[in-house]
Amino acid sequence: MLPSWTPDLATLDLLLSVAELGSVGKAAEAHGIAQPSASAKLTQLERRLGLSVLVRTSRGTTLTPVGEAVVAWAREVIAAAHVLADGVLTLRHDRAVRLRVAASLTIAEYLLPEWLLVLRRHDPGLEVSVIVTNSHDVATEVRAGRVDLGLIESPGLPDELSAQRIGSDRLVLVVSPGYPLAARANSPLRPADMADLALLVREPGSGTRDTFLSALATALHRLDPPALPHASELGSTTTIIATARAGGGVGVVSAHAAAADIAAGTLVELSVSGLALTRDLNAIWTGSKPPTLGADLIRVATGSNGPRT
Amino acid sequence: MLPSWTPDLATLDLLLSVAELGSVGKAAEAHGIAQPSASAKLTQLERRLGLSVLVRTSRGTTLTPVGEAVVAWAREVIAAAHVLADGVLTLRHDRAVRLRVAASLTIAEYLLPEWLLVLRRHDPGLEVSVIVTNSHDVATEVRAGRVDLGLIESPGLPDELSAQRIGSDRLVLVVSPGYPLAARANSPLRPADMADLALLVREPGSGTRDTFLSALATALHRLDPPALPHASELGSTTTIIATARAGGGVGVVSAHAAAADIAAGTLVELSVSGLALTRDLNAIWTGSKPPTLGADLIRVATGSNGPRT
DNA sequence: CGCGCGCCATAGGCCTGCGCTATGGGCGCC
DNA sequence: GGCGCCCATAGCGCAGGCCTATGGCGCGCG
Repeated sequence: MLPSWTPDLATLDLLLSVAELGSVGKAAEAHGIAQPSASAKLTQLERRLGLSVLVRTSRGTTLTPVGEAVVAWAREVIAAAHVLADGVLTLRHDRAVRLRVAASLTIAEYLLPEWLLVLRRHDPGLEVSVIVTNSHDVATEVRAGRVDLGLIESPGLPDELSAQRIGSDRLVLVVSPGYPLAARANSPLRPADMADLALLVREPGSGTRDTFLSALATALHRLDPPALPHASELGSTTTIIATARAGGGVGVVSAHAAAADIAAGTLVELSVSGLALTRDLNAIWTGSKPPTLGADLIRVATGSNGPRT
Repeated sequence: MLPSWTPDLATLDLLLSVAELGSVGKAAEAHGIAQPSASAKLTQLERRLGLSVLVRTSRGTTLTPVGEAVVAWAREVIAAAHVLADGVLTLRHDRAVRLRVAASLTIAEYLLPEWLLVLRRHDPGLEVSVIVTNSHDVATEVRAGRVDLGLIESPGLPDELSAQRIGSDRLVLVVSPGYPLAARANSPLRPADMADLALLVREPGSGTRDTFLSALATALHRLDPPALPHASELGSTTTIIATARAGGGVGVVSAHAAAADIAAGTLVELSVSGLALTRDLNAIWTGSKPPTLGADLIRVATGSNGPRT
């Protein structure tokens, strides 16, 4: 899917260092490789891109105008890679951690990394470990004392645990722009229409699916959710989004998961009336007050950029 | 700078395909590699991350909760890589193009890619070539008929060319959060203070530098810009941002170039009063009306998400 | 109840490609 | 005019990638 001539992450990182340090040799040293290796990687980069990126003088190396544009785009790629690397670090359990958190999926993916970034700005040495499971297991981890703080997105709060609301999450129904329903995006769908849609939902047990089905049952004044004969059950949020983008049905996902595709225009949100698709996000802990670091995290989560609903 | 265990772009792309297709074999086929190769890459990915990402059943492969988070972050990395690859394509000159554009640096880096994305959504087969140079050379290219449309950010409009304003660009002064001046971010700097600052500016000839110096001369009621004894001249915008972030002075760059760092808190913008640091962006062309495709581009640029000023 | 199919992992061999050290050429500076 | 800095080229060794072939496992179907 990515073109075969796409440069390597290491090469892009090297290019950024060249742009910042003004010299191939310095950049090579910064990356712990020999100068000829760096030189070769950069010439290969230019060959593969088919662009002249660098101006090599005898006093150093600077960028061509084209090179500045390439560097600007490469910076975005490397920044995203840093977010990934940073997120992976918090998910590893082989470090000396001072704050242990268990979080449900949506929070861990889209909200928690930014909160931890803010937290670490005030306390750079802070090490945090994160366990990712469903909301029920998060409560179990908190009760067992294996984590200091839990972050859940389910509507019901577990007993015997203190809780504080830290934001909200909204489910959206999304289709590809070419999907028949996309045209009537302005006339809202009714809850009764759901049974006729080719819905794409998570498998049983997922918090996203439970929220959607219970909201549907409430709206239709029933105890049990209605049958959805045309619904498909898919194994992951990514699969749902990919299928919806390919025109395979109506995806039911968190607004955060679809935000990038909606902004890019590759997915369209359907408006729905009469369905309570917004649910609270809560922090939970044992005892009356959360541990100090947990309280800091709650403050960051509630105070700063809350989730867009 | 990036951790050595950071996965490869190709591996991340493969992981996304596994998440979407639900099978290692399918993903391998989609990427044109053999199934064992894909399997090996994925097991190596899990080893390097130190995380269990995939659940391999005899009926396919799905994601663990941790895997979903990793996939969400990987999607951002791959999306940024696609922006880079797409931008590189428009800068190559070896294709049959229907619209030739010359653009100055800031526009080509931060604005034009999004406009072209919108344009291609309506006309998927559209091929565009872009030449990146300074504003003066853009006008030369337009006059010589080597491009259909020029996009410039300099204040003065060239003679004998038609022009239309398509937005604005703002220069900002940025420092690292720990820099002494960052504390007094609320009391604006005066134009007369500039001579005392350790400014980081582009080399002579850059549009950014020219705009800044002429605005400074105007504010001080002089014909020539004042001497800046403590200013350093750096070769590229990336160098300026990196130096400012390291506390090496006051960077003078386009607001777009600093936006990511300001949002992340790694750079702080200084407020300045009495300096006209906002300049218009203009589209220029020969004749009275721009060519059809050029007019479409202008419409996209002015109509949709304009530059944040 | 056993056979078969789909899916994934392992094994082994080949080869590309990457990294290193050593060296040469170009340009500015003292 | 020589020296130092910076980048490119050359040549070599090794690791790691990809491939084909094969094995094991679980589920479904006859």
